[in-house]
Amino acid sequence: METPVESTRERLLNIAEQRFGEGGYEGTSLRAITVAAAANIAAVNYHFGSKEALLRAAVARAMAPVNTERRRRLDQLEAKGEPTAEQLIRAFIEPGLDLVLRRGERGPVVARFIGRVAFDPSQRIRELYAAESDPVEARYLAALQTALPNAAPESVAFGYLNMLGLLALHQSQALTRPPGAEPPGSDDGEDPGKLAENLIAFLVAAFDRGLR
Amino acid sequence: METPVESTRERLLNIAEQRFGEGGYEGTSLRAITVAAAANIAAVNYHFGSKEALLRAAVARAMAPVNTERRRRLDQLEAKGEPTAEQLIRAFIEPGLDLVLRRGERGPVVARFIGRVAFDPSQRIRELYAAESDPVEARYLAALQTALPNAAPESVAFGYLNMLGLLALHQSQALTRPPGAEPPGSDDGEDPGKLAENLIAFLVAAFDRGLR
DNA sequence: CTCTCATTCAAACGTCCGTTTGAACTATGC
DNA sequence: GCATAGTTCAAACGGACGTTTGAATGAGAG
Repeated sequence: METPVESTRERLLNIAEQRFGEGGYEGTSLRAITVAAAANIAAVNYHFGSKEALLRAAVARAMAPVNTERRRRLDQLEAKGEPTAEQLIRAFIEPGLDLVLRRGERGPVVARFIGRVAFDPSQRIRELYAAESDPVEARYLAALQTALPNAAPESVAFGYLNMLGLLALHQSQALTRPPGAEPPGSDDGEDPGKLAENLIAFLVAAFDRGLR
Repeated sequence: METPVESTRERLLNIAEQRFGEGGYEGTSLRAITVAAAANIAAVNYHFGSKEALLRAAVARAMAPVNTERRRRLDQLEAKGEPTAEQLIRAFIEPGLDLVLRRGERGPVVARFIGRVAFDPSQRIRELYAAESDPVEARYLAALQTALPNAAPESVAFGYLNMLGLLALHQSQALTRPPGAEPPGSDDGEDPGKLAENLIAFLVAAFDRGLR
């Protein structure tokens, strides 16, 4: 059985993505989600089991293509020899920003959702995200260490965490100042490709010369 | 009338700082705060008026010494001529990390509180923080622009936001991975001064060579 | 048509939420 | 001592929360 339009399950995931991204986990009620998704409130527990399970499913769905693309790029880079730090940073940032900011209207929604969950006030939620993001992390850390032989392992880890954090902040648009920024189009107001390039340049410089 | 120990008002602010920092605004109930503060729940509305007003008062109290110190350093730097980017970054980061991470047991509590509020999921809360932090921002932006004449104003603003975000993430300890980090003492596990130096070096490199 | 099973539904569950009330307490000034 | 103003208190307010229930609905298989 398949409905030609979105199934209830898909609508719940889509709206959950949007609302969790806007208001955070604690700040978003199941009732707000189910009303917006035109679903009965019991549908959440039927399809997912609980509010947290709905969040987990949404995180898994949102992260899957990002993780896949990161793995693909990592495979491709490592097949050609030892990647540079810039190549690695690019392979990490672009799937998070490009993949997710482009693609019509839902791109920014998914990006904000991912960014918010990654740094939710609740450690429980953050760990839930980390579990979904972990698998590729170790590979990046190892490759970065090889690309930066002069940097201590703690420094490479420090840089990696900073990269993770900055990416999440830009994804969640928490760094986009409310309405009235002084220079018109200061931050990421322009096309997403430019934000990715700016962020990559920022991080490459920091990795190459800002680690001891 | 003065109680020799902490007043109810002070206890509420102290516990609010701690709990809001741990669970976020939405994730922390007034009842949890008042129970921990050994105060009646009506005391919040008597002393502050509402939950949000309690948060506002806590933010104001926590930010005051940070803003004062930043202004003092900025005055001091500008009295000696045009400060370098590194001096400006240091004058911004150190009051946020040093001042607040040192000083006994309450330091990390205040730091986490500030960092969490700065990037709370709710835009309303973030604006509340920004209002308390704004006054010094314009001065930093202008001074950074002077110190980096080759960088476009949007780039300076971009770097400033990244600095703001990274500082908040480290303050909130959201970048401190749960228990089992691979290298023992990877991130900021060591003394806070080292974290400040690492972060400053990271940012200086990014500002000096990572902006177009 | 009938049985089956997945899905949806309105309604209620108990709990916790932020806020308000009005009385009780406490100390100070007269 | 008495009034006064500042503070604390137990109790209750209406409402929203996540979750559960059991019946209704729908389509597909025999």
